[in-house]
Amino acid sequence: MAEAPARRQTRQRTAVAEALEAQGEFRSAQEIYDIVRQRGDSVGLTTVYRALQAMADDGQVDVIVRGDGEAVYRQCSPSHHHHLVCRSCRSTVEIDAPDVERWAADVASQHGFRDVTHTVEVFGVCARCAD
Amino acid sequence: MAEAPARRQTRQRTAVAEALEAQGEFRSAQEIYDIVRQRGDSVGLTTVYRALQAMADDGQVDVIVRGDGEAVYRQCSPSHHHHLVCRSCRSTVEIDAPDVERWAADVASQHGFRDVTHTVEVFGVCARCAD
DNA sequence: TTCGTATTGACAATCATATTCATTTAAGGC
DNA sequence: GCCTTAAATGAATATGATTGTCAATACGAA
Ligand SMILES: [Mn+2]
Ligand SMILES: [Mn+2]
Ligand SMILES: [Zn+2]
Ligand SMILES: [Zn+2]
Repeated sequence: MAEAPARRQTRQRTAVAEALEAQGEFRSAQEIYDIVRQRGDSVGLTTVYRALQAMADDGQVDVIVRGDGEAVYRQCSPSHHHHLVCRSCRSTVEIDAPDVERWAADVASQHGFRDVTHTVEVFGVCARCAD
Repeated sequence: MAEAPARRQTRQRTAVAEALEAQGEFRSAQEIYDIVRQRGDSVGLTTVYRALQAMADDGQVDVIVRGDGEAVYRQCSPSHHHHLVCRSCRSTVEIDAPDVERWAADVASQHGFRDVTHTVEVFGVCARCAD
């Protein structure tokens, strides 16, 4: 049914992965691009976009599409989870919500929906930013 | 603390509201723009964007920012709720999830977050679209 | 090493949305 | 109804993230 994508290990993808790893928080493609260049690696912006998307497809990073439409990426633990994000400083907390997972699957199947996915993000202002 | 926005009733906003009401499903600003014009009303695209954003601010419509970054709007029941959306035909089911509401508020306050909001959307393929 | 193809990247193109700013108009007080 | 004023409008322009193109390059299997 599905073919192995067969990703190749390149200098560029390694650089993007390392930049993501060093950051910890959500960053946009443009930000990752800057970080990579500051580290001395030369990677094209287009390639940064493609690398991030590939990693997202492979589940190596989490993606959030912010309200302004910009996508932000973060290296994440491999298991499915959600995020508590500070609107001010963007710091994030990974959260587990088995109950919510179950609820999403249930409510969808009750309405006859197949192939179910979901997005759950909680936003607020973290204690530090609240002054 | 907060000033009354003092929205004015204009021909254009009425047209946008009616178009939304007639649709029922989520529509983008561009789509609403086309619908309004097909109905014979003349409204600028800029105004459609601003009207939709104002209505969203006022809680009269729900907004979802899709994966591609485009925002879609829908006239909604006034109370807070979430959606089960068909990826194929875009039909939506409004869903209530008091448990999820409570969970979101709890997990946020446990981490010291204030001013909490959340997004919860469930996606799938509806029974009709599944063939 | 060789070869096929995945990957790269400079550049142009898209396209949703924001900004500008001169003009129009709703709404409250008279 | 008339005035006044700030809100609203919209055409044009700008913005800015993301995508498409395509020739050049480099993994990695054999
Ligand atoms: Mn989940
Ligand atoms: Mn709704
Ligand atoms: Zn913060
Ligand atoms: Zn459907």
